[in-house]
Amino acid sequence: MLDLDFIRNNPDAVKKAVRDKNEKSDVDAILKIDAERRQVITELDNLRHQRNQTSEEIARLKKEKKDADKLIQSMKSVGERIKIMEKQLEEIDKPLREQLYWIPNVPASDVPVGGAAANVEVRQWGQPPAFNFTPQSHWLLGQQLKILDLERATKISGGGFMILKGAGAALERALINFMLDVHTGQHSRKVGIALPLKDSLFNDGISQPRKVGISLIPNDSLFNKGIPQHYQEINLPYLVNQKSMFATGQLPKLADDMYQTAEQSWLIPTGEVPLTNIFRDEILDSDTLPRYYVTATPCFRREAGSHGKETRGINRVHQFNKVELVKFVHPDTSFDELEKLVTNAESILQALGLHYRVIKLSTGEMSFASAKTYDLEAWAPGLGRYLEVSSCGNFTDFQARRANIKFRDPAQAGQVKFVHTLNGSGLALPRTLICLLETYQQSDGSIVIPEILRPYLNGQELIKS
RNA sequence: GGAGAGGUGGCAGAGUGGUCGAUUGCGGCGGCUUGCUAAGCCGUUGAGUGGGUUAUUACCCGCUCCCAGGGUUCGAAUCCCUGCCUCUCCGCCA
Repeated sequence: MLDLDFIRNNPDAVKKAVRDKNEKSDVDAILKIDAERRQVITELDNLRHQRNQTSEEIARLKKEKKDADKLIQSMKSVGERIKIMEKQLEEIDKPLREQLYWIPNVPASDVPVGGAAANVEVRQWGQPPAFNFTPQSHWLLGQQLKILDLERATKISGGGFMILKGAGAALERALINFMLDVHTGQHSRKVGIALPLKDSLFNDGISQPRKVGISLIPNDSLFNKGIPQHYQEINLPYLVNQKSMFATGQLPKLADDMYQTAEQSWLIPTGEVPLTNIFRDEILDSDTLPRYYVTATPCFRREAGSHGKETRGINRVHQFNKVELVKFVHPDTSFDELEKLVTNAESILQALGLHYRVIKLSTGEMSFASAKTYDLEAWAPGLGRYLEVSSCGNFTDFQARRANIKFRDPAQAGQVKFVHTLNGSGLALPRTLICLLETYQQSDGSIVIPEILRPYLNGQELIKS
């Protein structure tokens, strides 16, 4: 949600944002309602003022045992008028709020305007691995290795669900633990600095990119003094109420993409929702900013209407696990914090030796609530394309305003202001798994486990049938 | 699931129809004191919103907010109804 005052003062910027994000809000209509609303408020406030003063007068007369009947009689009509005007105000307020909720966040000035074609590749890391055989898709590999079962998942739950078993289940769990350890700073303590992959494990004489050296996280040069080095791990509810979904911007827009229970609770589509809502309706101490959190949660998405190539395998499923990073920061620092957030997510891909590119999303491609978004797209050799494994965004004060998350700024006489919120995947599991299986596959269908994951798998080096 | 109690400012905790946005204590902030000294004293201290003065900082006036939503009343933190939440006891159960 945007500040109404900001819309009043910058109507053109807001209109441009609506256009660039392909939304349909009518800014002029909102401004018109707003003007009307303020008029009603002034009138109403005057009436209330009258009532308050007269009430005082009545109280005084009664105390002095004097007759107040005349005043009381005269106030009856005022009370009624107030009630009528309050109704009127409500009737204006409701459509105003509803229209306000549909205005998207304003993109940052350096975000390219346009649709998918306007996306900008910011950088690449590594190279697509070369194979001397035709790389298989993850669903074939998974089936052969008996670590992935889509048929039975369909039997149990329906299309768009997956079963991981044996080494597949263990691999996903290892990845989650690995990611959490990296983001919480536990990783290097546990396993030390990882070494490059051993050539001997590759029985088919493959190429460079899969043998990259591993740059370990976090990149300390990115962290200034006084700023947390790592994210705090946290576990949260997967079922949330209406208010929470509204606060992070999923509602009202994405109602059809989510699951709702009979009790009107919602299943979270991302850990961002409960995580960002932790501090809803709170005022934080400025010296506790920035705050970094990481959580691993399942995500539930209806994915209504998406079929075909996209949904083959485990690329797009109704339930999946994701490690999510969220930050609460001082407004002045949020865009710097975004850059750091992206590198934190990248560090996972680098450690796993997966080729990827960083995309700065255009206005038309980024989400409703975001001011600036980077996507990380990792290479899936079997599918022959990049998959979005992470989306990192700065939501500025858009979510904070909806969620009412503030901080007291001692630099400005203790003024209360909205924090900025950021979030990013670090990373989404199924797609990371896809890229891992397809990248590290060998001609016999076995999978080499990246060295950095081996401590999480009792030293296992290979998955084979 | 059954019975009871309760939800007030950063926290604790008064207030049961008329200057109550709310006593008081703690905490925070500012100042004074400097031999009551890991102390004392004084002052100050909520948020939101409409309007005004001042190009900012700031200040002034009004209104709203004592869990949420309705109701009674000239007037509600205070009375009534509904919902949500918390606590205690009982039952049930990973």
